[in-house]
Amino acid sequence: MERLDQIPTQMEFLLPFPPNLTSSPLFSPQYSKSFASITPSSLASNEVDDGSTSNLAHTLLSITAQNSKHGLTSTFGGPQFLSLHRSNVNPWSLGEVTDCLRNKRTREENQHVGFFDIKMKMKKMKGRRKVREPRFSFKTMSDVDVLDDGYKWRKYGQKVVKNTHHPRSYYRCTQVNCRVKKRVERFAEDSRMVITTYEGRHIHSPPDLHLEDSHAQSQLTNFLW
DNA sequence: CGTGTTTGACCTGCGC
DNA sequence: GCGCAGGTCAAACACG
Repeated sequence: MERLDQIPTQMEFLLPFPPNLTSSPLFSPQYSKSFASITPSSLASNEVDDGSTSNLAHTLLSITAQNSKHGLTSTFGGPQFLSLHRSNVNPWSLGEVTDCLRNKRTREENQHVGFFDIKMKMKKMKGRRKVREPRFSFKTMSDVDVLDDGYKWRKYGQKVVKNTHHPRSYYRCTQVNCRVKKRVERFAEDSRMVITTYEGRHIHSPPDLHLEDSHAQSQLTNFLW
């Protein structure tokens, strides 16, 4: 069994991001294949899961749907790729690793153990760090900075970070009482790629999905849980 | 006029 | 304690 502390702090994998979907990505073979490894049992096997993975898949779905709807394709030809990675900025504390190992369920349910790296949960560590919302980030190869994920965002800041040529933008979900934030920045090593980091969990459905595809929304829920 | 963006100032955590 | 860097605030501004 793969041990948590043996998993690299940052793992990255690419998912095919079919640009020319004709049907809802939720039901496309490519999509099913892409998310085949993220199963309800794999999520359930991870005690520290707090739903952020659901938000992740939800968001990726929305982005794929929006891109497909608007005929958006990669400007570089070939398939558009999307990568996910666990942040190594806030590594797991020893306590979290221990707790996670202790709480893991059966071996069979842990077949996809590597994929829980998608989500991060920040806790107060030894009373020094303040509580942070769960985060996940991913890279997309896109010529547009802000991907349409179905949610409505309001920009509240922009900052030039060290050793990068592109500024980082800060957004907050405009929904009342929803405290989800996202950061958008260009990948320093390849400015064709956009790094989007989400923090927190939406307490509502995306306006677009809610209005246009509530059926897909319920299917998504069934798919994930 | 309402909504969203820009941007400089300020706050906070962290390393030394 | 100090300085740096990232994150947030909020007034000014732009736009439909």
